[in-house]
Amino acid sequence: MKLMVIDGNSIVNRAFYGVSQNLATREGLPTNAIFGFLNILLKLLDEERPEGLAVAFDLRAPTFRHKAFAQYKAQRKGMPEELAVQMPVLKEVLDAMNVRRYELEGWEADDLLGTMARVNAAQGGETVIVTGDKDALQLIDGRTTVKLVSTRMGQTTTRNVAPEEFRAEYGFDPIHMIDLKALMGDSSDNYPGVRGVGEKTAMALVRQYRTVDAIYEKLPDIDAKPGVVKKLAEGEADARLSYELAVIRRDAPMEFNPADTVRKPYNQPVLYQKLMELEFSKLIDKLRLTPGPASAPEGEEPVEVRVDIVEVITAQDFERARARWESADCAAVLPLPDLSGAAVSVSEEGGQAYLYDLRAGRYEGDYHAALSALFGPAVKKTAHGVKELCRALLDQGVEPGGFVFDTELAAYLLDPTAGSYEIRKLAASYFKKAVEQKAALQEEEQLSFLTDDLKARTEWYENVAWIEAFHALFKPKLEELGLMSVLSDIELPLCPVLARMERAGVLVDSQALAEFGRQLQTGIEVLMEEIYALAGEKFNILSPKQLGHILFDKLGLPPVKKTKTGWSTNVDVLEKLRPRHEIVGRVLDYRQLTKLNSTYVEGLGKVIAADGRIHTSFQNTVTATGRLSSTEPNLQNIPVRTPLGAEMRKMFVAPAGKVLVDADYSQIELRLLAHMSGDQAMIDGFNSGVDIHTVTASQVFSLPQDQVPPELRRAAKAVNFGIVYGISAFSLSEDIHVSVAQAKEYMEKYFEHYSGVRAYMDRVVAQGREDGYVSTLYGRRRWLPELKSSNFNTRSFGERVALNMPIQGTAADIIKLAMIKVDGRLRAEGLEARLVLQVHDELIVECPEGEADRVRALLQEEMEGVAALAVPLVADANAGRTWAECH
DNA sequence: TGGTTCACG
DNA sequence: ACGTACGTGAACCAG
Repeated sequence: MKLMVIDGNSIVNRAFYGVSQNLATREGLPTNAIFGFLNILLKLLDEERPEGLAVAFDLRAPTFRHKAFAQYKAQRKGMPEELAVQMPVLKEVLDAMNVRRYELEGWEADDLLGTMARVNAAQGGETVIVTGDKDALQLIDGRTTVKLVSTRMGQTTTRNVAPEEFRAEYGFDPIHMIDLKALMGDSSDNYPGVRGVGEKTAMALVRQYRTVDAIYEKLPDIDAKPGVVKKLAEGEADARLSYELAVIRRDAPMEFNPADTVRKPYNQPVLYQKLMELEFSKLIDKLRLTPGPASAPEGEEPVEVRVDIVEVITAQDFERARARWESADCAAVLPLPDLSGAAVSVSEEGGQAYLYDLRAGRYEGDYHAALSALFGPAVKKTAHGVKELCRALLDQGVEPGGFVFDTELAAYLLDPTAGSYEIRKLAASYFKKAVEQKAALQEEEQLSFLTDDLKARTEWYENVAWIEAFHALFKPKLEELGLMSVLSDIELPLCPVLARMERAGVLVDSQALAEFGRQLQTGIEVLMEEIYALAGEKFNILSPKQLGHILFDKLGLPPVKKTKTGWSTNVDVLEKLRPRHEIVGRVLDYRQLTKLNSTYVEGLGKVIAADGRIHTSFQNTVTATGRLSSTEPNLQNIPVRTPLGAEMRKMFVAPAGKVLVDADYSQIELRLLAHMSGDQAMIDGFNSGVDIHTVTASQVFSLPQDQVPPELRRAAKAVNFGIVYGISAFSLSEDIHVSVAQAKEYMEKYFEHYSGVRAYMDRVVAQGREDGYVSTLYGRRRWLPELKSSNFNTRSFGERVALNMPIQGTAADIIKLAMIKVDGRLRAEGLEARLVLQVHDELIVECPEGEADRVRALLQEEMEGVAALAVPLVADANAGRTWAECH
């Protein structure tokens, strides 16, 4: 078989010196050698695609293989400490990749390589030896090639050397590499060769005489300068010793069976965790690793099926197709993005599958009617990205229905941190083997006989088949993990709601927006001049580097905090420096104004559609907790906290005769904490109807509720928030500007009074560690391999996430359920009112003025009624002409 | 492209 | 002794 064996020490050395030396984790573990090694390894695998893979490492032991020459070996420099610490970690990573490692006490890697190549050749296999060391060229033979790796300036180049190439370059057979080395020596391996004989002389000698033995037999009558003859004579002992050292042995006493090296899938969870610890997130993406159970289990390859491709042309074709779609448990559909076509896959027991190709241009009947039938309630189906599809359907005037599954949402629910759920990527990670086979097949066939159209169509058919395969794979997984109800009761019904919200959009007063922009512009110019004057020069105020130079070097202000790249200039830092120089306040104002102008005024201005409205996209497969996210533009971070920023919300308006109704949950996360922890004091606090932060302050600081000073309420509020995020005394102290000791005291008092909260926190972390995941009240999950990390920071992060996700995620579940109910009622009750925005704990509806009161009541009722908790869910609703007026 | 900053809940 | 709050998206700088 085709075997690739790697000289681990040689490659790791090259990686170490070739990759930027300052690559390290935040805790300071250098990682450059590991990083370089893995990149080289992946490149090699891609180039060679071997069946078997092994990596050999040196194992230094008290006894050298050639005791007599120990003195030479002993002089070899030990590894630098920065490299040595990376070796065990690299080996762990290789183990997680299920790559066979070989080490043998007293033997060097190259001897193991030679031995493996010999065994493999004896079995008729071919071996590629990967090393950076030219010594290994001696191992080249008819079944063995050497791949020389060199790294310079971060770029890795490789060169395959087979016997022909070797002979062409050196002019003798590979085995005489030993003789060459014996004469010229090797400084890195620290054997001397013949003093005074270098590469040129040695090459000439070996070309002519082939071996060291032959040279010394003929000495002094050889064809060389007298000086060389003399040096050879004096250096015979060194030459003989060096010869022994240059020989790579092929008889290491290792048990080697090439079959053991056959490549296996990665141990995904372990590899994911290791690479997380190394902070190699890009590599994780590249390898499409996931922390959860998503590793491709063997034996779940798709079965062989017979596929009939049916082009839907005539009315009769359509009727037959429709009958089969409607009788299927779950048809897989993949429409073209503009809905000008739809591929539908339906499989029957016994391996027969039908793949329908319905096209606007080719179907002779009423295409729109066909779409309506396919996407109506009568056909139970799955798609990959139902929300997007609903939006496209609504654009075409088709009412979506009958979606019983969504392979994209399913993949997201199975592992919400995976990041990407593109069909091809999922196929690669869940059906690795099948995809590789497919790729190999395509390479062979080159597909050159296919026209582009056919190629595109083939891919389209393949993708719909994947969707069906994912439905079959994911559905039992969701059921097993209790995620089916999250899909069926929350995510799927939400899809058409989100699609309608995106299509509705929200009206923006573009005139007012432009006017606000002009005001900002004026302010920006004034501030800019003042800042330049105070600094004594012009510079880019938005460049942290240039600003840092002005503040810390030129004006001599004390730097407060470091970032990876230099001194921090963020708000916290500048607030501390504000009293020390006039320029600081101006810079803060400048930042605020330019942020408002470029991100909001200009950013939003660019995305106002022809209807004068902004249509955001709500992403439902992005966040780790189950929240939505909003993009292009993000309408979930419109300013509100500062008076100037809040001006922005005046730009979001209702059209003439209509109003906006805004309803937001009051303290939903803290209420959920009270419910989930079951802490009686906190539950009583909420049930008392008094402001929870005041209640907390009064309980924690033993004061009557009406005598809580504002600063203690603020402190209590910060603690309340901190708890939800997985607090530390340090961060709390930073947040509320008190000493760490003070913060610690606040927390201790807090936990004394809310002892149920502390117990809950301990419980959820312990449970997460045991189960490997945490979940919301509704069963949504997030996998947390971090909880088992040996790295303190990684583990601490896992603990904070374990505390936060169930709360933030349950709140997300609840508002999603509320949206489904609100949308359903608004439509069922024949109101014109429509949901337009969601901002995590807040819903915004646009409706005619006359509906405002009813809508307000409806929103409040549905939002509060979604869940029955130990504390009431409270939602406040207000109407206004603009978003700003609603608050 | 990664880092920094800052807007929101 | 560690290093410091959860979840997002966008603009800008610098290499």
